[in-house]
Amino acid sequence: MAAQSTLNDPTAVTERTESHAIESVSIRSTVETHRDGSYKLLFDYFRNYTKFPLSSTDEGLIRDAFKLKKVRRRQFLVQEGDVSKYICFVIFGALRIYSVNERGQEAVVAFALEGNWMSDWESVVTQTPARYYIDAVDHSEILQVSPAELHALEAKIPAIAEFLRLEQRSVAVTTQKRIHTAISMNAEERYQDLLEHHPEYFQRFSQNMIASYLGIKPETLSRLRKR
Amino acid sequence: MAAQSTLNDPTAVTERTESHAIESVSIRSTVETHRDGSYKLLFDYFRNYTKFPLSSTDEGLIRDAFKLKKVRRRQFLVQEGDVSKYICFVIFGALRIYSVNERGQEAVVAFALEGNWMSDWESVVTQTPARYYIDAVDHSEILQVSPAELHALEAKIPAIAEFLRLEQRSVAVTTQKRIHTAISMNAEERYQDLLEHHPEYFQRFSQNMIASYLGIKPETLSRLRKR
DNA sequence: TTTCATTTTTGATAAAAGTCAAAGTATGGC
DNA sequence: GCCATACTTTGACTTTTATCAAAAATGAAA
Repeated sequence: MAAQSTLNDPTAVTERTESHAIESVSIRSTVETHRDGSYKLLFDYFRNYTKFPLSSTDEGLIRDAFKLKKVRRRQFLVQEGDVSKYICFVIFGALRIYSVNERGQEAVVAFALEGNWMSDWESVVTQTPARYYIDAVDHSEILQVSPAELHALEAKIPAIAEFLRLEQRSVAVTTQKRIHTAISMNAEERYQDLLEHHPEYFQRFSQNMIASYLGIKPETLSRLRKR
Repeated sequence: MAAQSTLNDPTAVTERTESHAIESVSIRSTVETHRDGSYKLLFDYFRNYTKFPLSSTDEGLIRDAFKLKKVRRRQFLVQEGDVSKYICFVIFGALRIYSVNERGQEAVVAFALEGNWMSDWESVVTQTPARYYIDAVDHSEILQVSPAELHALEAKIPAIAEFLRLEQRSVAVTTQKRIHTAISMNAEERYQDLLEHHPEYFQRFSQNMIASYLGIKPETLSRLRKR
C-alpha cells in the first residue's frame, strides 16, 4: 500500500515542525548548516511527537541511518513496478503518490509536505513491485531510511519505537477518514472538506492534482470553485 | 478512525483461520468446548500470522486479557459518541462499522468476518467519542481486549508484539487500497473489484449494506447486478 | 401457512459529474 | 522578457448515478 504520514493530528506538533521547515529553507546556503538544519527538523519531529528524550548519541545513529537526498521538480522517487526500498521524510518541498490506470488517468492517493512521511508501504514492507508512482511536485529535500535500518533503530531508541507505533496508528486514522469522505460525500462536500482540513494544499498543488486527489475531473473542480 | 483488520493478505493464513472458524461453529454445543474453540481460533491466528511460538503460559495470559462476548443480530458494540474501550476479534458472525450523516444516510466503512479484527481505532486510541457505529450483522461471538491490556501483553509475548506491528501495517495497506478504489474507479468497476476480492461479502451482507460499502445507492447496485 | 415487514427490483425523471473541444491564463526555462 | 508548454476555465453535450414512487420478492414470526 501507499501512505502519507499525517502525524500532524496534534496541531501543536504540526506547527512546530512547519516552523522548523521554514528555518531549514532559510539557512540552506551552506552545505554544513543546511545538513544540520535538515536533520534538526527530523530530530525535533521525534522529540515533539513522543515523550522520550533523544541523546546526541541517538542523533548520531539517526543521522547514519537517514540519507539526505535532493530531488528536483517531477523527479521520481518510485515508479510503478519498482520494489521500493525507502521510507521518506520530507524536509522541504512536496511529494505526491499516485496511480495511473490503463486509460492513463492519474489518481493522487496522498500528498506530503514538510514534516510529513511518504512511502509506498505495501512495496517497502512486502518487497513487492509498487503499484504507485512517487514524485516531487517541487524541488524537495528528503531523508530516506530503509525499513531494516528503521527496525534496527527501533531496538536502540525508544523514541523511534514509539514513533513507529504512533505513526502506523496515525496512517490508519488518516486513511480511514479519507475512505469515509470518499464513500459518503459528493464532489462539493469533499471539496469543502479539503478546504477546511488542508487549505495549504490549495497553495501548493495544481488544480489538476487537487482534482485528482478529490477523485473528480479538473473541469468539475473549476466549476465548484466558481461558486 | 475506524478499521477492520485484514491481516488476511497472506492467503494461506486466511484459509486456515476460516477453516477454524467453521470448526468453532460446529462445536458450539457445550460451554466448555465452545470457549476453547473460540480462543483456539485466536491462538491459531497469532501462531499462523507470526513466526513466534505461543506457549501454554502465553495462551493463559491471552485468555485473561481477551473477554468473550456474544452479541445478537443488530446489537451495537459502539454507538456514535461513545468512547470505545475495546478492540474486537471476530470468532464467528459478522460485524460492520458505519457512519450516519446528517441526512440519516449510512456509509459502511468496513466489514469484519470470522478471523478479522474490528475497532474504531481513533476512538480507542485517543479516547475520543466515536464517529461511527459498530454493530453485529449476524449473531456473533467476539473476543474483546482493551488497548492497555494488549500493550501489556506486547511486552510479555513476542508473537503479540509482532502481530501488532503487522496488523497496523495491514490496516494501512487495506485502507489505502480502498482509497485508491474509491477515488479512481466508477460504480461498475468498484462492484467488479469487490466481486473479485471479496465474493464472500455477497453471501453474508445485504445488497443495501454492499451498496453502502461501495458508496452507491441500492438501486444502482441492483442495476449493475442485472448486467 | 399466512402475514407483515423488510429488501430488492423496476421505471420515470432529475441531478451530478464526465467528456470533448476550444479559448484564455500562467509560468518556468532560456 | 519571450516563448513554448502546461494549466485552468468555459460551453455544449453525454453518461452516470441519484431520487422518488411503486411493485415484486424474500423471509422471519405467529
